[in-house]
Amino acid sequence: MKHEADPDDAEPTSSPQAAGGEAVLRGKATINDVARLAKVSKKTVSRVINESPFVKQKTRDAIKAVIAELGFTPDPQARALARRKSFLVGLVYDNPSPQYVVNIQRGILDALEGTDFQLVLHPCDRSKPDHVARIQSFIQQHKPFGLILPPSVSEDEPLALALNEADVDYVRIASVELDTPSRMIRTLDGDGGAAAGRHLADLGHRNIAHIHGPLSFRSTHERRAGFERALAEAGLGLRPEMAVEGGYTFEGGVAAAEHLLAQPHPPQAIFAGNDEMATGAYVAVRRAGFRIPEDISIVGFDDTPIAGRLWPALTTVRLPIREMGSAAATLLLQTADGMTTKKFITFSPEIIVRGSTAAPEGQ
Amino acid sequence: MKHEADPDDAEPTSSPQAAGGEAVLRGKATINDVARLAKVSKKTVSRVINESPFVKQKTRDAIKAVIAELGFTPDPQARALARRKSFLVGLVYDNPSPQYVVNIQRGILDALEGTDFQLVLHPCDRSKPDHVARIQSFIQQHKPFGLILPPSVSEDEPLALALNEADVDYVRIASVELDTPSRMIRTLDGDGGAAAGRHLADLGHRNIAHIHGPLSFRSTHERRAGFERALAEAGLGLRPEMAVEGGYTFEGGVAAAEHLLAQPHPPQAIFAGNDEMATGAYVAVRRAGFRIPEDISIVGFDDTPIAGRLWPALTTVRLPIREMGSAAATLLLQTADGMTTKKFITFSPEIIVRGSTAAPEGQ
DNA sequence: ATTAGGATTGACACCGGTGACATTTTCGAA
DNA sequence: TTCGAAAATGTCACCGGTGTCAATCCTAAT
Repeated sequence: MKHEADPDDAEPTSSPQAAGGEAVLRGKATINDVARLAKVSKKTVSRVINESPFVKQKTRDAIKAVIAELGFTPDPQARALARRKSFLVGLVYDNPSPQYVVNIQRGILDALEGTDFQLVLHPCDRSKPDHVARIQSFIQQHKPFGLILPPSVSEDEPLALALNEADVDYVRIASVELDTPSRMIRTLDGDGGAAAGRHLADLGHRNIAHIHGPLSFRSTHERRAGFERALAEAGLGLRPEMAVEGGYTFEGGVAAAEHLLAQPHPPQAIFAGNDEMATGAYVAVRRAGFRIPEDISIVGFDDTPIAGRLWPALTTVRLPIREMGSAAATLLLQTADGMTTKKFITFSPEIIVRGSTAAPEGQ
Repeated sequence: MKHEADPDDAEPTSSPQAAGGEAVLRGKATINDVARLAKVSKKTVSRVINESPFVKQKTRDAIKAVIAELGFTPDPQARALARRKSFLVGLVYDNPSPQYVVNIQRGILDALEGTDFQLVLHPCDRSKPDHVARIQSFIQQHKPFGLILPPSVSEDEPLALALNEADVDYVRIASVELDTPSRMIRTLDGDGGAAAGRHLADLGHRNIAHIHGPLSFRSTHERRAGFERALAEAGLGLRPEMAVEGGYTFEGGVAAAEHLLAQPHPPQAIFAGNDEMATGAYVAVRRAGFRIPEDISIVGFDDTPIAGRLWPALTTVRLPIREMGSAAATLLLQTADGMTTKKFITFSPEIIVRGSTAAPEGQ
């Protein structure tokens, strides 16, 4: 290090009004303050902030000491401006279930904690014709570091295509392989459906029905396919009239279950594609005068809090949504670290047996 | 306007690679492009962007035309850097109910739609000793334009004090007047409690119980006070042993209801301080072999979706949470407009009568 | 026609960092 | 001891706006 006169001109004097002594918490230290105190150029400080490997250990330590002393934190806006990339992670969603949304958020926030990134919400309405354009303009304006797309936004291929054009990273959460390649969190919904089918078959049910979601959701097909697979393995089958759509909604579940119960041979057990519809089935079953689980067993999917609050509590299939959100964010940030990036992380569902399923009584 | 040579050097040539003609959607126009095309200084463009009144109408129109032609949108990061204030609105929350959180978010997003502001999430844990410090450092770093504090964060006076020191605007959502002055969304929880009490009294119940929330929540007291007031007006009273805490949770509701049912004179009706606890009461009442509403009527508070999905559906008191979120954000943004700012907006709850309440049978 | 004072507009530095590239160190090999 | 390439650090312009204050343009009044 070269220094001639070397007066102790080291106080952070950038702010004119900073007359007093330590500017530790007043008015926020800047990279210039750090540079002056450490007697290096701001560029070198910048290198330290960004973990560049091209800084001598000794210099790095000295700078880090000054940073700690000053309580310096780099200004996200300034960095964003210079890098043309903000420190925002966007959650783009179009999901009716608050439970799902909140858990995904929580998971992402878990992973973002302690980083420089912030989570911004960007709900969208896939039914609107301009929804892709809106997301594009959001990206253009705010230059988010990356996006996280849970279902059903994750299944939007036109959007994925647009995103590949744009200058954003993104991670998708979905139950199937998707056409457009991207990093993703993969959930094995099929295995969940299979677990439900196996559970019911093991209990001794033979006449089993299914209330599924909208055909436009990939998860609808995954869950049903796994379910049918398990039934087949148990030597059973799903008769066509025993499979009804419930639209993933409560009302749809009520209607679907009423339809099933009106059949000549009503089912002994019902597997609903989500808890919402299972809850609807509860209402229809009760209205029709049947008992749960003595007369009819019911299984849901998702393990939303309502499942534990019903009476009897609902047997259901759970996905670790919060962990999935966290994994998605982690995957996204790996780019930032320059680490080798895993493309996939897979999560398996698990069946939670509670009070809504039992062996058939008439057996 | 003065111009001498006036060559048509008007193409946005800032980006070197912008060889072609219209740079309308490529690489994003900047304020410099607008200034050049409009033949004014960038400062004047800045004035137009910020709706400064000191711009001649003619100039303003010309600049606006160029802005439209170029599809120019100002860069939030650059603006934030220069103004030392970002375009983020922070939602600081510590609320166990996903339903509540999502609706508040939705409301805020409704109000933010079409503005330059983005919503960032900042959950916190009030039980941690450093939670105020964390929020402070969030503010220091990200310089949010403002914060929105729903309950119970809104009731955190130390936080409010710290916020007044810091350079942030904020709006609180709460059920009571708070010590620290600030703009706020006020909910009349007391009126909701009164509505519940009146409804039950009108049905003819005399032996009425209450399951309330934690004493640390202001809403607990508000709801109870209103409830007792209504009972008093009906010539009834709430006997001390008929008021039990349920902690605002499902499990707490189960336990509290069990406690009530174990009394020598079990209640004919129960008003639970929220739906969560009401749901717990359902379970306890059923386990004890009573019917709803024939033997026991139940009223909740909040009108979460679960209320409509129970069987029978839950009579409850509803607050327009989404609208409240929207109002909070609107209130916050008024500062930006420089408009005269209302300090308060008040929302009243409304009772939703469904299947869980009926006149007592034994009457 | 001239002029004062408000209405408009512009010049320029600066916000707090980063990128590209130049310069200086450092250190083993010759 | 000297030299050259790699390692470390510095220079300087620029990211895209805004604040401050000076300059210019108008308009009505003199």
